[in-house]
Amino acid sequence: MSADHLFAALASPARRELLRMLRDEGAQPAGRLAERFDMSRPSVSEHLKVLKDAGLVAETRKGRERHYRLEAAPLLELRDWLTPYERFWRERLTALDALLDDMEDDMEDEDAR
Amino acid sequence: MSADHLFAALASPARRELLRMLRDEGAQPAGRLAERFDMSRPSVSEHLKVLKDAGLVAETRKGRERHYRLEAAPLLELRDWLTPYERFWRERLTALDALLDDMEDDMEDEDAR
DNA sequence: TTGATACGTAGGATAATTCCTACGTATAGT
DNA sequence: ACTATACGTAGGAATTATCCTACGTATCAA
Repeated sequence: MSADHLFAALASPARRELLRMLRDEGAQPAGRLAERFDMSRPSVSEHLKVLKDAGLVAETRKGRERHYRLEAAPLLELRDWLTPYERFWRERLTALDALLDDMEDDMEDEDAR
Repeated sequence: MSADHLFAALASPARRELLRMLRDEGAQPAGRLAERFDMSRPSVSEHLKVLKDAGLVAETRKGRERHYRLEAAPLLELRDWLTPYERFWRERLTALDALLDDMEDDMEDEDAR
């Protein structure tokens, strides 16, 4: 629910790499993720926990293994967060944008340059 | 260029709020941003520095004031990062998943519009 | 039952983040 | 020149993040 957890979870390169693995290679047990990581297995477990708390990952227990799978739904929130910024990079491409920026920045010394 | 700085910059709620202010209210001097923040002015300056290092904000000196403006270009990188995950929530839109989602997730206005 | 396997959790060292209060610097106004 | 304003930076306290090694627990295989 809280966007804070989501952004915080994505702030770590290690956790983004874990997400990428799950995305490209499908659901996997924790150990398999860890063995290709330059990091101890318990640390990977910690990262997976953070991802789980952010709702980005879900686990399914299969015997003594725990399969982790990507849960992309929270990323919709990220996409929604991004939306109101879209007009800024679209406007950037027009000459009109510069004019509008100047008008809202300051109405006074337009000729100073 | 480094996505790490970008994600790290966005991890802080205070910095996201600053971005929102610059987006909704246009470029402003640092002090005006700070005075509506429940945070000391120097701390806001620090946050602005982090945003600047991430390329999300640019400053223009006007006399003794420094106007900060939103620089949305780096957010394109975030959008690109998001792209390969899109198919995952698209797959979830099959009839069965949509039903399950509605039951477990929320009664929100996803479909209400 | 015994031993190995697949994990998570505890505890701790170190580093990074986040906030503050001083203080320094440059500009503006008088 | 002198004071006020708008900032950033220094330095430090408190918190949180990030990694590790040890250890505990559940499952599987014999």
